[in-house]
Amino acid sequence: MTAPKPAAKYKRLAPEARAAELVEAGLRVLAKGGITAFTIDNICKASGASRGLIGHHFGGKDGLLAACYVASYAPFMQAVAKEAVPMSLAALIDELLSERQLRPEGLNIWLALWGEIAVNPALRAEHLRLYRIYHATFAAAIARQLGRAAPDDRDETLATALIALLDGIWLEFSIAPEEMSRAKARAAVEALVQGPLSGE
Amino acid sequence: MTAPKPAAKYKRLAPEARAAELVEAGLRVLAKGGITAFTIDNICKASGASRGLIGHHFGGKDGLLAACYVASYAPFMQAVAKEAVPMSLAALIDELLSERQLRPEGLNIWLALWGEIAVNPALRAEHLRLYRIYHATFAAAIARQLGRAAPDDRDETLATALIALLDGIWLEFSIAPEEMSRAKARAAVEALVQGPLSGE
DNA sequence: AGCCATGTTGTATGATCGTTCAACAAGAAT
DNA sequence: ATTCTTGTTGAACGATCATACAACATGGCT
Repeated sequence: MTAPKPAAKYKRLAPEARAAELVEAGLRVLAKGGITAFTIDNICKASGASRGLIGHHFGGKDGLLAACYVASYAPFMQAVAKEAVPMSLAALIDELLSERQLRPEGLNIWLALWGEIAVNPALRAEHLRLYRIYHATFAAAIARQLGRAAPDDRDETLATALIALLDGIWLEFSIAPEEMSRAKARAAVEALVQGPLSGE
Repeated sequence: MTAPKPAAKYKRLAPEARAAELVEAGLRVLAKGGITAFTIDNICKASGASRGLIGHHFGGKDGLLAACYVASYAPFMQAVAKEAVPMSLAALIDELLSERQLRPEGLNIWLALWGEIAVNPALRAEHLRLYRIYHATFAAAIARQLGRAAPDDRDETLATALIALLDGIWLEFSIAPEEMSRAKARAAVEALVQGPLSGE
């Protein structure tokens, strides 16, 4: 009568699947509590796993943090680095201000990680690498917009400025959504950009 | 012969003086190690004081953190909020990109604190208050520049954009000084600003 | 010189941190 | 059904955390 099904005590996952779950839990913790909440206990509680797993799959907390950094940048870099079909500048900006990219949770994560980038050399190196790809993509799009084959100094400067502008918008959107909506962000970018990029 | 000077074991300070020393030590710790290094032990070691003092003067670590936030904003707000003599937009931007404001250490502190602002309600409220003053100052300066008596919607939007641009520049200057010099920052701002703010 | 208000010290305490590791069990292989 | 690989568990550990507080010392006061 009574089925003696032993009711498995845990589910055994492939290493990549478990790692992905832990990264996701880590990102959730960062989003909610920032870097100070990024503890083994909190992450394991959020993931439903036991405390030994982070050490087992990532070698320790720092390993998981680095993995979280990469994961948090992934959708962003995926949007930027479409080498096959270079996006127009307008499309690039549209994508970066889209609902998919400009989300408070994601930016909370970035904020927590940026605080570590400034301090952690490994994260710094990775950040520099990604920034250079990002910058090159923007400079190329600006050059294309202005009818040049390759970016010149002025395009490089404009790329730097545009990136800073978008970073600042992300920052404020993250810290105070009351003051920075998606519509405001769009209007702000257009207000500044239409001058130098409309062919003068 | 031998002077029996008892060699005082510590120096007794006025509460404000001791508080100031602790805040300064806290800022030094934040600059070097970020929010995760902001511990009682580190701060007291940096200050040369004993561990009981933070509790005695600030009620706890959080109290000191709030005081550090206010202190880190002080020179900035002092530069922005000169009500008596309203600065021109160019002068405002010059001041904010000056050596006095754009310093890697200061920005490391801000970064660490921003990570907390996103999470800590008390810091959030204080940040909103300061941001509104900041925004109003910029909007007024822009209106003046464009020959208006009071800011209209377009000026407000431009103020939002300019603040975001400057925030982004600060951010990158803090994270990767290799990629963002003061000269680059100046060039970037000018490249974007000369269009919409030169009278069309 | 002695008093006293109070700034300062440093230990004690309990909570929480990251890491380690021996024991365990799930699920594929046989 | 049994074996075996290996993902998983959770207790144990030492380090470090924030806080509390009783004892102490300083510098102004009389």
